[in-house]
Amino acid sequence: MLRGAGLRVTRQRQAIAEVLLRSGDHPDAEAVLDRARRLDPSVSQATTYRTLATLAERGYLRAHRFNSGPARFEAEPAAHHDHLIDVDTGEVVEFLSAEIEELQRRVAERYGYEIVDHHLVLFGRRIASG
Amino acid sequence: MLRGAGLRVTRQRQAIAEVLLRSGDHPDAEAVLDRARRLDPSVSQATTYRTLATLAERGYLRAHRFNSGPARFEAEPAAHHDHLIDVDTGEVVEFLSAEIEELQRRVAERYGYEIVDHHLVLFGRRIASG
DNA sequence: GTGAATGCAAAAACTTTGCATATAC
DNA sequence: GTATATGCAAAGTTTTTGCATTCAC
Repeated sequence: MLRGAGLRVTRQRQAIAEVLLRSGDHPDAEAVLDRARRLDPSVSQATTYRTLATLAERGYLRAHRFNSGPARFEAEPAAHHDHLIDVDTGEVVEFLSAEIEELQRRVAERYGYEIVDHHLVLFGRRIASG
Repeated sequence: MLRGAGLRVTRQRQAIAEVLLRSGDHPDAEAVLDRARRLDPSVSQATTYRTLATLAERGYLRAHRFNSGPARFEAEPAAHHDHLIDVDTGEVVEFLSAEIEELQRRVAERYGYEIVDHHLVLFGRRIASG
């Protein structure tokens, strides 16, 4: 991932990349820093922000701004997906709808655009079942 | 709008509301403040942020975090719409797709959720047309 | 060896808050 | 008259940056 991004492989970046690749959730910069420090205590806040910014720029990471508060990150998944957020618990559900993706393409096309990227976030509340 | 939100109608809030209702674009808090001050120079930054937050909370305003940088606001439109952003110019195109809306509902339902809100932003590049 | 990366601490960018005063109702 | 809103300035939160030092290549 670091080599792919054309970056020098430092201990600190390895720790940060490791955290991102292993995290099943969507940590913010502070959480990434905390976790990275467990792997390498020398990681600093500055390096964390710099590495997150660079990897996001190079397309190896996705930055989300779900709500107010700090940006949250995840390694760019092999398969693209969008997010559904439980407004009561904050839980994040990942989903993919090929139909929505296709419709997005068509909408953009109608306006003379090709899609470079997109963010789709649904905010939902659990339906009382039964 | 202010009365609807159950707020006292002050000169400052009138200026801010006026700005939002008149703006065709998506100004950030600083731009709202600048514009509101042209209508009433006594408007302060604190009141701007407070009013934006309250109106957004009460559903009269929409706050967007398209990219990094400050949140951007628009009066809640009569008809809901989503946004397509030209990555080269920053231009914001508003669109609505009933099909996408419907599919979102279905996706959420599949996971046991009902949609409370959603954010869909497409980032696109103009297609060189013949 | 050299350019890139680092930590530190300061600064910048954005937003919220405490408090005394003013104002809508 | 009273609860709400205001401006101001300070503080809070999140992110970026300058610079001397260290390190990957």
